[in-house]
Amino acid sequence: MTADIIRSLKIDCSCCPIRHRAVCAKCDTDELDRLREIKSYRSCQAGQVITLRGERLDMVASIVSGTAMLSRSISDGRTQMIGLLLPSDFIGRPGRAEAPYDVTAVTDVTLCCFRRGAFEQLMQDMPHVQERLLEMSLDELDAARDWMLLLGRKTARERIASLLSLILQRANLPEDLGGKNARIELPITREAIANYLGLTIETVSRQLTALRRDGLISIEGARGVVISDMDALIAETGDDDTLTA
Amino acid sequence: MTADIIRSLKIDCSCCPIRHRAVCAKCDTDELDRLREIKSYRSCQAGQVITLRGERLDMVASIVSGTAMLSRSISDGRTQMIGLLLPSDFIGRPGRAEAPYDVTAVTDVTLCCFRRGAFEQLMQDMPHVQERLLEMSLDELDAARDWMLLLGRKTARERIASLLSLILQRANLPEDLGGKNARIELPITREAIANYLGLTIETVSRQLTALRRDGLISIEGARGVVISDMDALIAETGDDDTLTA
DNA sequence: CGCCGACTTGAGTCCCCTCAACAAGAGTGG
DNA sequence: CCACTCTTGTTGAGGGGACTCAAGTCGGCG
Repeated sequence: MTADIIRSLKIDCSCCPIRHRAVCAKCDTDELDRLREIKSYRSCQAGQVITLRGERLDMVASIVSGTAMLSRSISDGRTQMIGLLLPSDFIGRPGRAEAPYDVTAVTDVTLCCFRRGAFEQLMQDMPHVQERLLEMSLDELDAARDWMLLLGRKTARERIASLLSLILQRANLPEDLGGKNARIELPITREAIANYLGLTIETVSRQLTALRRDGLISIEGARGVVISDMDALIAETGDDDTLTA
Repeated sequence: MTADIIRSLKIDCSCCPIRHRAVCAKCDTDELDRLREIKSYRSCQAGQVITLRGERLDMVASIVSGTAMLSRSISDGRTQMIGLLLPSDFIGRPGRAEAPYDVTAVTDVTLCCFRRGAFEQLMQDMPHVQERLLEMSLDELDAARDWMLLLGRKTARERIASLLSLILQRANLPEDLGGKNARIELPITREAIANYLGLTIETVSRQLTALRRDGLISIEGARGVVISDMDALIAETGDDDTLTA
């Protein structure tokens, strides 16, 4: 995100790309003005650590552009990704001074930051912010719980298939949802995929080639994946297809 | 929970056992009056299904007494428990007509139910309810994400150790937290434990006997567990002990 | 006593992990 | 341009941890 764009956002929230999905989605113009007074922008490079678990954190923030990942890890190096943060997603927790997870920028990231104290005060006065934050939290809770099923019970092949169809669902326009040959770009490295799915990079790699051998997908370079048989892929996710529609 | 107690709760929320922890925790007496108008009580027997994923759900509810479990499953029978609901925990989601998960009573359960439409209206008018629901949702989100680390990365032995120390933390008074020979009662069957930890009942059983052979715990009957070496057990959880304190 | 459900224990198998070598780019510097 | 390195990803061989299938134990209850 260029410095020019950020400069104009500082003055006016109305052209913000996440205006209608972020924590401020329900705010009217008066409320936006109050938010504007306490906001500031921050850029992070790909790979940079945004917060560390246990560290003091006096900000909360929305992701304006880029992708970040939430993770937890054990001292021996095992790491589990706990969530993927896309534009409009929220970082930090009102009412808590310590960061509960590690947050790392996957791509270059632009943040819209609020001082935590001021934001908490604002939430009291502006129910629209609290409402939206509740909605967003409940959505994340659902997503986390869906992921628990994957981590606890699915096979490696099912996990890969689930990830691919998840990315397709998010990234692709509804027009060709049923169409063949939808192409997606994996937003993250193999290592990040492995950490997301609770697998190793080798297993991820092997399962991707297995799906390719079986004719469900084809692979273009390291990151590109073409879904050649969408229905078969969904069948491989292991999900009860009566509800995923 | 006896019918007598429920009868008195219908009239007066102030003696409700979850008055200070449930979604109504922050309400003043006026607000409680409004809640009282739309509430009703419901009892479920142990083992009974409270909601089914995908089913229409026109209520939301707080657990007044008993234990219930949240789970998701795949058509071939694999099941993953997604959360344990204890008194004061909340069931259902404002703004959504379909139950997102299966909820099953583990013990006999008493629910304090609200019609969903009326509850949603109330939330608009009473920020205290919304505030509390947000806090509770964020706590559950943290718990779900902690569990993702366990499901994605921990060994069977670590999972069992984690569960035991979790139960001990919740159930036990802080007085003898460091003390030896704390006794806990497993609140659920081996099958439920397995579903919670993403394991099979056989593996759960084997790991429990392994911990017994190694002198960390001893087992009394099917449900009783005595922690003989608390520090060693915590060391086995795999958690980074610098933060769990 | 005999049955039933919950739990334990054993034997064998398989899936995924570990360790290791190899391939394909992308920079870097001469 | 090439040699070199570093990173990222693929592939193979082997081992181990958890699962599957099956039998056995224990306690409760009619």
